[in-house]
Amino acid sequence: MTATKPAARTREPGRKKLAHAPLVRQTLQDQLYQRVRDALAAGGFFPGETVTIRALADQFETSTMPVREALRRLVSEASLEMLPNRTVRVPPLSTVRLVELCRIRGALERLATELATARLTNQQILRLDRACDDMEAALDGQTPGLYLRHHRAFHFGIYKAAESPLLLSMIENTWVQLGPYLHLLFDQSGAVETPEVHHREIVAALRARDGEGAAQAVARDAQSAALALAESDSLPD
Amino acid sequence: MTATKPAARTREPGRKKLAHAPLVRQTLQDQLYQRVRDALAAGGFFPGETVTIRALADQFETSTMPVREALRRLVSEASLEMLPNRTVRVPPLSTVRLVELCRIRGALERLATELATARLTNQQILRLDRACDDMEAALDGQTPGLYLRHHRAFHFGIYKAAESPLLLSMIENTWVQLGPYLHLLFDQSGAVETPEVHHREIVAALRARDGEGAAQAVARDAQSAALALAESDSLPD
DNA sequence: GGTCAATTTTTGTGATCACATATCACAAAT
DNA sequence: ATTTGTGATATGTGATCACAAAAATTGACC
Repeated sequence: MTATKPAARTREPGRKKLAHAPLVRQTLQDQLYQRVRDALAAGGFFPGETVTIRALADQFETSTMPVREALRRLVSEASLEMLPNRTVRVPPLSTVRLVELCRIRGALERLATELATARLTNQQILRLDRACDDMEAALDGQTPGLYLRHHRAFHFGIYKAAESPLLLSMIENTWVQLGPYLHLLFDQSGAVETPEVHHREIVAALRARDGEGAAQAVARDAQSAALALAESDSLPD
Repeated sequence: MTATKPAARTREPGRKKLAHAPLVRQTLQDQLYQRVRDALAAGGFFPGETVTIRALADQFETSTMPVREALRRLVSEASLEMLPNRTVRVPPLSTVRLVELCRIRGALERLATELATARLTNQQILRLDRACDDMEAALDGQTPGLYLRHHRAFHFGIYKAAESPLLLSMIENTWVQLGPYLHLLFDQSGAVETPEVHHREIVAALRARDGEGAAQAVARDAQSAALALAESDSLPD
């Protein structure tokens, strides 16, 4: 028995001496999962591209085992898809899937924004405002990669404040699934459809602690992004 | 033990002539995933119960391989959780998690209901009405298992009509995660808090093709269910 | 030269083994 | 009596092997 808690594992049982490093032991499959997932979210894979277990295993110099489990996770969350032949591929672009994803994204982010409105500190809102500046600067500087990074930081700065880990991971999921559609932005004009108006509206509503307004602004932003992508040529279906 | 398990995998290798090919060849891990997932959704596992790979493998008479991949999928979608020790367990009951899940469920089901309103046929709506009858009958008859089945059929009859497979699977996901909380209903009074009013309201709004009204009624239903669960004693946190 | 069948290669699935770590039980020491 | 160290057992992770199905290639024959 002994206090019913052997607890050999975690943080500060009684000693706060040196604050050792966290000692993160990530399994290979976790690392693979993260890497592939991040690559997907950043548009690092081509839509429709097939992914084989052994190829990835060779590429990362591991056995097939961690790869297949990582791939299976990604398939199970629809970031990748498995054909009836058991072939795994990046889901090809499709308008119906795009609108489906954006609708879900909108619903989830509305909720996250409402929750975040009450919890965001003034300082955090200020940081969001500055992220808007960064985005505009990146737009002027024609650096789409930088823009996407700031854009992601802006949005997730809000969603993280919702303090709902489940909700956050589901939102991340939709972003991963939308990753392949970023190719539509890069391929064409290069000029990102500027949703900066929406972003400033979001910040304004947050500053006014208007949860409903902020949520609606986020939904408008998501919808406009969806439209921008859907109107692209080279989008089948 | 377990020294005698050379092959449990082949699906009738000889006979493929007459009876048509299986069409859907489900892998062992897929079957395991489904079984465990269904059991979770139906409250077949106890909250906080730990799940080990080898135990499940023995139980289903397979090797550990399909089990670990199935468990990993369930962990990755938060239906199960993995502690830093790598131990997998059913997430224990927690009020914060419950309200988190119900919020997400509400957001997703609002969207699904709005989409479904336009697509449901009159016949389907009639079937929903009849499902309400079945639920009330099950309530009168004190058959909670039957009630839960009809309840699930009613709700998913709506969500399926949304014709959004991604959305549907995410909703199913939240139901699986809410499964362990069903024990709160069984443990106590046995009398389910009757949300039949909400269900009838949903049907009425659907019949009037009032998407917004139906969505709000669904949200009210979800919220009342959340409150009923949250007010239960024997809910920590 | 083209078509179809047979063969080879690729690929995913499942089983088994090897190893590191965690958990538990028990003995020894303070 | 509580704590600490040691060993045994349990458990998860990763590698390798075997096998089946699908894909790609080759070859023969028309």
